[in-house]
Amino acid sequence: MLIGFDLKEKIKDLKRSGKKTPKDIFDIGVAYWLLNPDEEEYTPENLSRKYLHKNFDGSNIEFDELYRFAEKKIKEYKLDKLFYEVEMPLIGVLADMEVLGIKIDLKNLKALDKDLGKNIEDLAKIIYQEAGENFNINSSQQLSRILFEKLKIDSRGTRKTKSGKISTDIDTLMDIREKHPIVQYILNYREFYKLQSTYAMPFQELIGKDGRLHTTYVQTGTSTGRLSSQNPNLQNIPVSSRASISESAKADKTIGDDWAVRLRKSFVADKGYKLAAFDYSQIELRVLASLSGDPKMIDAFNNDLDIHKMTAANVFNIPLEKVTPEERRIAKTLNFGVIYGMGANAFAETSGLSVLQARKFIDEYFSDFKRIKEWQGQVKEHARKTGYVINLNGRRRWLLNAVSMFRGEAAEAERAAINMPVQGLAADIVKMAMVKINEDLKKKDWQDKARMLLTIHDELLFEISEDIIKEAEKLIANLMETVYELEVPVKVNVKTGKDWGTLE
DNA sequence: CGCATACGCGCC
DNA sequence: AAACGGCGCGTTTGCG
Repeated sequence: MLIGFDLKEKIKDLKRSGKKTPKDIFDIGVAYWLLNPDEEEYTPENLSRKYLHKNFDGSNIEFDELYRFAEKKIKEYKLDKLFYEVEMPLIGVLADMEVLGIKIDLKNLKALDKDLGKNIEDLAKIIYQEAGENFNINSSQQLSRILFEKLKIDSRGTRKTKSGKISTDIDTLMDIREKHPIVQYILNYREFYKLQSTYAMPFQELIGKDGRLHTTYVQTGTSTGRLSSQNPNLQNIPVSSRASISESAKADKTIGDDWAVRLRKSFVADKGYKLAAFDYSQIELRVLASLSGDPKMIDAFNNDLDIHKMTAANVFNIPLEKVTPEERRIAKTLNFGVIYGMGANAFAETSGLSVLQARKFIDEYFSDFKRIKEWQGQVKEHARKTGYVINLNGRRRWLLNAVSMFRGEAAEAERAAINMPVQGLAADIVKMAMVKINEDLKKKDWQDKARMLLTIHDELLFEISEDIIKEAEKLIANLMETVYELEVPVKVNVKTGKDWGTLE
């Protein structure tokens, strides 16, 4: 048995040097993360100080003590199954994905970088002209001064930041878009600058000698059970952009392409392979329906209805056929908001309704889906009574603030409480699918023909050899749908293509 | 100069 | 004052 910290790194080394990897492993950091997923860092130093009440001396005796304490507690909290059957086997899967990486079309990425750079320069010139002076557009403080002090744009209804300056965030800029031509230029500038500085430029530096981009998954990176991705984060690649292609770029062959799609087109399949994205359909809402046992919600999923449309029909008391796109949009916001414990103010803000209307719709929602409200009430009560919440697999999060004397803190803990069992079970399902898929692909000797590349919370991205793609699609989608049984069907959508920007 | 913080924003 | 759960990251700004 291999026991220690950062076993993913050790296993990656073994894999890279072609050595066999041990079957039984115990990652001490991951174990402590299961015991409490909200620690700052899962290092021997921190854990020793907190759980053994001593300063870490680096001795084997102390490693052993940390291990034995964790092992005991994992049993005590009934986290064995999650730890030994999901998290530990997952380490090898993550190691494979990290070592393999995803192929990048560097030419495309460089061209995008260049086009973005040109647009940024052009926009900056226009913005300086409109402002009547040169300033740092990237500084929200300077921008706030230009917009609201120098140009005196009407700031009624805007929000202030902590430091007292009027906010220049996207919502504020959208609100004042009609009031001065400079605003639209700023919006476009922001979008282009983000794409270039966060994605197009740093990615070029991070591409390996193999022409592929290798992320690092942090298994102890979240409080809910999800994975996080860093250096680079491949879980927040833009999906679509708002800004249209500028005149200067229209001249070339990228016409019609969305800027974000152009970025995604830089992620490509190897020769002889295709990319395949497997996407869980509404996994969190299905989990919520299942956990709460809400009959209307369960019925909707059993009948494969459009869940947001169904919600709209209920909240607005109209037949399904009468639901307008606007009503569906509001219902969709409501569905997601409910998972997050959203209040009337936030709902009003994101949906464009008045706070009064927002309040009314939330009330209507909870009277239509009574079991959801009941379930949330039970979870909150559990958190207050015990100081923690668990999901169906025993995954645990401590929420001692649920009884905080500060209302804000207590409310925050309650929102985290109702979200964790949902987000956390969805995360477990994806992880279990990842482990099972890798096992089955190995059994079929398909590890080189169907390679798992990325996991993006409810989506798995594969690179699959063209000769087996149909078969592999069925196998993988089926495993994902059946790895964990809910009270409603679990559904997976599959899209394939030569690159990440054009999947069908 | 490095570091922490505020701000802003990309994703699910 | 904040008011929506979970992340990582780039830039600016102020501080030591």
